[in-house]
Amino acid sequence: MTEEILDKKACVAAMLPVTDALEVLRGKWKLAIIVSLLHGTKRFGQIAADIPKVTDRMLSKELKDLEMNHLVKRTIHNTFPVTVEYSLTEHGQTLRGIITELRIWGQAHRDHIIAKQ
Amino acid sequence: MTEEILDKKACVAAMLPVTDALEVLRGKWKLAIIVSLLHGTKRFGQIAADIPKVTDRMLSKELKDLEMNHLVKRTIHNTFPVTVEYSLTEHGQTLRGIITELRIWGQAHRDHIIAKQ
DNA sequence: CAGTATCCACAGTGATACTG
DNA sequence: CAGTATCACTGTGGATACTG
Repeated sequence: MTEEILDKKACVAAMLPVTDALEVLRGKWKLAIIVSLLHGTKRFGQIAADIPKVTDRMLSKELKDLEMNHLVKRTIHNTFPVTVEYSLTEHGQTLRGIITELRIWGQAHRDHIIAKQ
Repeated sequence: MTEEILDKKACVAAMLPVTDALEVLRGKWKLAIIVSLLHGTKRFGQIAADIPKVTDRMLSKELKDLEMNHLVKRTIHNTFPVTVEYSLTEHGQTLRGIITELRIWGQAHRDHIIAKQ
């Protein structure tokens, strides 16, 4: 087997889980929702209040996606009117490290780009 | 100032650099290109060979984006026909940690999701 | 070899109005 | 309160053909 093929295989194999991770976090509001929920359990309206400009439709959709990926837990309370609580699952909490890394790198990148101008 | 407002401000401030980071990595092929270049300096065609199904148009576009963000360096050689080399800048190399984190988390996520089924 | 030009399809998002 | 329904728009990405 030639070296290029090995390289290609290694490249593809290395990408798969990275792509998986990005797929899950994809969507304009997903990270914002997770960051909001890192501060604790919240209701639909409270998350909306945390995130400027998100619409009900998008918040609802993104929360559903996150729930499907077992990152967010949805709890319905039989009050009237109905209240719904959202919280991060244990698995969702494991994103904290990545978010911290992204924040540090993003800040460094911003500094870097500004310095070049 | 009420606690909710503080929470909201903290949430927004915490999100900004995270969003910046994701913005830079956004695009279907950007991570794949970076992973490819983590293996060393490559020519246009070599990157294309590393990444199955990417088209010339998209590869060209994504490389331009990465170059604008100072993550990739483009070097033209006056051979005939012309050859072009791409490599990660020092700044681009700093993504290695994030990519590793994403890979680890992505693998864990895949295991987690499979376990739930 | 390393791209560019053109056209097109569709996923993602926004705006607005409505509901149990 | 916590959503859903509908419509409209826009950008991203694919296919194909062409070029210095």
